[in-house]
Amino acid sequence: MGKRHISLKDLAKELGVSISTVSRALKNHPDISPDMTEKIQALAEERNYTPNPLAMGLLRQQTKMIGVIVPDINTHFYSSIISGIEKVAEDHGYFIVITSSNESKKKEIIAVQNLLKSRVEGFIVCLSQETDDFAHFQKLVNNEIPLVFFDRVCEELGVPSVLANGQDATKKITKHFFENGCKRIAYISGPEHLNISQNRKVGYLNGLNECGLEYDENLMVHCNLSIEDAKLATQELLQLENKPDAIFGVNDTIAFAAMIEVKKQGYKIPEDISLAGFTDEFHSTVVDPPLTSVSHPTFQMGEEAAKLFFESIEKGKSNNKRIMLPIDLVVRESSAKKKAKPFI
Amino acid sequence: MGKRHISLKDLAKELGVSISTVSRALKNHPDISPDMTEKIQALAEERNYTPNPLAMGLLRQQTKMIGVIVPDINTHFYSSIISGIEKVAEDHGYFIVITSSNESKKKEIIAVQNLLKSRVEGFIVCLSQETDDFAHFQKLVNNEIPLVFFDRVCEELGVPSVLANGQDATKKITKHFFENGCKRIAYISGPEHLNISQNRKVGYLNGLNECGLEYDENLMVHCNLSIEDAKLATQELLQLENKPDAIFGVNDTIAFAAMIEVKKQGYKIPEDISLAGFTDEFHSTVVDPPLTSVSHPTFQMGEEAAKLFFESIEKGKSNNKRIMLPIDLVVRESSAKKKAKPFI
DNA sequence: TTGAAAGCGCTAACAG
DNA sequence: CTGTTAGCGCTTTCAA
Repeated sequence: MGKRHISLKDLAKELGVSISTVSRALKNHPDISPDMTEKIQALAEERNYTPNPLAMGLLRQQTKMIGVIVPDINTHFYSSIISGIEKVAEDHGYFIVITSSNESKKKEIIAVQNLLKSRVEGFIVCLSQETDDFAHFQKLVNNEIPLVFFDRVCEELGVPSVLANGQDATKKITKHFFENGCKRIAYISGPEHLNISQNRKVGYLNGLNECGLEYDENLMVHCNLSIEDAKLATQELLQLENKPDAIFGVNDTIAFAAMIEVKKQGYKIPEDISLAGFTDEFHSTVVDPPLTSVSHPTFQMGEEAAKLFFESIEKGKSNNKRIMLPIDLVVRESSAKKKAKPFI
Repeated sequence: MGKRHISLKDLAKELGVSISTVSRALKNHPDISPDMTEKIQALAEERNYTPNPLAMGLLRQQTKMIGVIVPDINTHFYSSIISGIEKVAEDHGYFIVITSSNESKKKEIIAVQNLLKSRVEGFIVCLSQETDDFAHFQKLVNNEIPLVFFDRVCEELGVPSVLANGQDATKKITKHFFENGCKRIAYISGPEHLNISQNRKVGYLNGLNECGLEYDENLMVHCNLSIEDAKLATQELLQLENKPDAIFGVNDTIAFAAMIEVKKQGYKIPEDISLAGFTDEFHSTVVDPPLTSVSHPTFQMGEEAAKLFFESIEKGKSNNKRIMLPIDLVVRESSAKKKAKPFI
């Protein structure tokens, strides 16, 4: 149950003064005499007074809550972003209320409704992989409720967003593969309607182009972002008559799934097939062989998203700033240089 | 900014009735005439009325917020537990406010204070590895503020808690190693004052005992729960004159760190050294070789913790129920049977 | 069957 | 320099 917290009224009664005097004294209002101020502050300190956020919220019409919607809370990728958001939010005296859409559009819509009921002051969102229309977010925009997207964004809505430069990253990977002797570079992508899939595809194509490689549509497969589906996609690639000699996956899960599957089918990494993914530092180094990957600046992405949020909450005006974070390619064993194959 | 939400007052004005009538109608109060009730509910629906939780909270003195403190938010272990807590919380109409202590006692203390300021109604906590006194939690208990521990608990406080049966798990691992031909079984433990370290040590010793193996104190090393420290601990074991032929680590991080280090030093797993850890399903299967591990029922642990929380919030009485969750040993390659060594 | 009023904790305009 | 009052949105007792 918890004992009732101390209130201004309690302090006022104890000192025989009015509530407003106490209120003012605690804010060092110049109207209050120094003696009185000191006396009141001392008592407040002693009684451990802290203002009731509910009362303040009611008065000011603000809950100091931000609704955060992510596709999945159980991956390092998102939890790290959330940490970044949280840090900035805390600095501003805000909470975040985290909800997972579980990659489901339906759940995402419900999440928006529920968070709205809870009177969050705005939203920071990464779209679910299923989300292909945006009515539920359009409504927020119409009502001038602050909204910021990160990673998977909806460009049309014209809201601020923060992205990682996946296009650049995939180009780098592609060229890196080529430079290490790969000619048939395959790419396991995510759902086509997601901006991250699209951007990364562009980078892939540009990369091929710059290397003078032809685009073979068989070498680009899509999958939803589950392990199972990623394994199937890998199998598909491995069944090609003209097999790939390099594969990269569009995220953590896919990269690992591909690795499992490639090894299972008896191919050597990187001798037979080079591998790369989008993952974080730690797990890339634990797998065998250590995985070449582009490291997403996740924490920073969260920070930037939160900063954008506070900008739009403060200005009150909607801006549509777009922050693009650089991504680094970290080369490890899984994409080491191919040795010249013996002549048959 | 967001347009103001609709209020009872708005509805009342629009219909030319009093606020209390509207309030009652929305609760189907029998005093209100059916016509009126219907009319009011229809308008509320149309205007998308939802009650203001701030106002309700102020009235009822409840924030519907639970403070959750974990040592680290960025691991699958905790994020999965958090998911479990969240699910149950949501069912009860509660939010959780997550704070990470970053394994620091100081931050943990601050977290408690801050959450208290925010008027959370109670706490669900996993102790930081540094926490060796409990004044900050004792204060909560004294003030009858609901508190539930999970995984790393403080027994003395007499608050409800949920644990995994680490003692049983370590016994099983030890025996499993022995049955597969290991004789010098090493154990990398966490900080000694943590209950999980203590329990698992007991299981380890019992296991050795049941196998008729002597306890060699050189084979049990402690480390704080960082990767670096775990690697050092592993090195220590590998430098022993009489080396271990099996190692298990007390958590995810340690198990992986040990794996990296063992491989780095050129030992084969499991031929030279068998390995096992406490980890979740996915990562255990991605590493090479796949890691034998005890799978923590993390999601369930979160659910149970939240259930205990609501029990204690509802009853108002503090109970000290203790829930012990079973742990399963999942055998994989990293601890496969040793082949008989050739006679030298 | 409905309305008026008090109160949850707080601030701010207005009086004194 | 300090107190009174109204009001944020809601429920609930008391009155009508």
